[in-house]
Amino acid sequence: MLRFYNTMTRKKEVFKPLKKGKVQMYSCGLTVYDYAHLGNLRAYVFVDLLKRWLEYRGFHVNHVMNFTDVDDKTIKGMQKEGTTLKQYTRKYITAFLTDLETLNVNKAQIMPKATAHIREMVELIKILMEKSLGYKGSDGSIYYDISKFEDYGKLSKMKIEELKAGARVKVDEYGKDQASDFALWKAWSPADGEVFWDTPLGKGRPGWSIECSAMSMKYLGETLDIHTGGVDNIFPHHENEIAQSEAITGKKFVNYWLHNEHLLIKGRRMGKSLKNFHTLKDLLRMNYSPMAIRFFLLSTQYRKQFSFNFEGLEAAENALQRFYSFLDRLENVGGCEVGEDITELIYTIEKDFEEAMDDDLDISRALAAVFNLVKEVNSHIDKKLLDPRGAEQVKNLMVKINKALGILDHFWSRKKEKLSKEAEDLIKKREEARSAGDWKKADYIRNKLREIGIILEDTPEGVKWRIEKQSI
RNA sequence: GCCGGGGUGGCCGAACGGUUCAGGCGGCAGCCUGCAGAGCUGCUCUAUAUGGGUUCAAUUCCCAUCCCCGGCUCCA
Repeated sequence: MLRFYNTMTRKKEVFKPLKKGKVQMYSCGLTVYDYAHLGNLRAYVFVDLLKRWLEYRGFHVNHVMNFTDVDDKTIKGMQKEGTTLKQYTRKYITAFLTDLETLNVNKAQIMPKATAHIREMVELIKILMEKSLGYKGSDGSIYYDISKFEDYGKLSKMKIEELKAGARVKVDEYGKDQASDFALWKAWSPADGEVFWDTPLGKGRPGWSIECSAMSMKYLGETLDIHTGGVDNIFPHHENEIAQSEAITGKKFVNYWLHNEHLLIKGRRMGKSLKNFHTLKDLLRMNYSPMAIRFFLLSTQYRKQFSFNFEGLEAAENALQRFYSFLDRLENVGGCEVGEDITELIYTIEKDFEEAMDDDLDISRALAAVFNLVKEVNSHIDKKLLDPRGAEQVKNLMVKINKALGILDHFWSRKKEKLSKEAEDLIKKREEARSAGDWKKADYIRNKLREIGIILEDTPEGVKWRIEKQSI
């Protein structure tokens, strides 16, 4: 039984989509004013896992993830570089898409940009004004009057009165009636320079949250099955989306709200403002492999804060290596014609894995099941109890599990890796030295190969080689 | 101040109130190996923040205290 923790109800709920077998899912994407850091990427690795798991369970997922390509920060950044908004944001969009590819994150079918949906947003704002939920402030901007939306605060469990009283709510420096009202449409100001749209609402640009209301409605309909985002989006962004969408349609906006927790570094949230972040590129430059980084980001359940550190990354690298050695071993089982029947083991592991994942993507528990499989099967191989048919069964399960995890793809596609002629010759020479009992020479050659990243292992079936820190 | 989440072995991280508290990483030892690597086995002191309570039984429920993180402002 697939269950997710719904931020709205603060409970785990059995997942049931509106239409059988189909999931309409919207993910808040990135504001593209800078390169994504690992904290950002965690959010998208989580979404990827979620989507993969839904697909594993047989759902067809219709997934939309937006780009916020106009806001204060993008405008500021663009001006600083003396370029256009489009050029400025394109750079970061491209970089972000590359990051996703590197981390083996499957892209959403639709990745709309806010700036390409101004018309849709204007339409929605007009409806809100007709319903007198929106009003024009003294500065010409249009605001949402949250006091008119009864349910305001239902997602974040905040009370409007407390918002008003909150010590940190800015004094009303704009033209809105209440400090807690939020902008649907921001009137042009000289600081915006070239960035504005001439619309029936006036010259200006959209507020932040209206884009998600507009784009989700356009591509997915009035009620979504799942909406994801970081916990920092709960208030005010998602609260505002609800207020907009539900006021407009009169229908429930989202059935399941899923929010991922933050990645921490040295006990604090990884973020741009604290300048305590690492980008994917930084880590790749330090020679960490993309799949280890994916595994690292994946290996803690999405609702838990967890800390980035290099030890953890190293551990992920090693854990992954364990999988690789295991798969390697599986493909070379021999010396056992009729082994033990492992059907039951396979079944148990599969069940453990699936039950854990079904339980709000409890990945740690799920991975424990996979590691148990590795251990059990390794033990079988050691005792020569695994026959080729059993190996095939295990491999099939690993392939299936990997559809959800997406960490082993490169292992199977990597096969093209070949040794250089020099390395091959060296291995041959070492074999000759070994059979002659010349250990000194054999070890010398082995060390030499190691220096160029080739690791040799002597096994009963002969010498084997592997590339250290495979770039996978 | 208000509202959330959390404190489990060297590190990371699971756990319907109940057989020895998963699993990973690291370290040590043994088996295997010419050695190494991989793998397996075992160990890593009384591991569940503290103090009470409920219960036959509590990591798990309740209360109090201490500490950490987050949201209340643009932010994945």
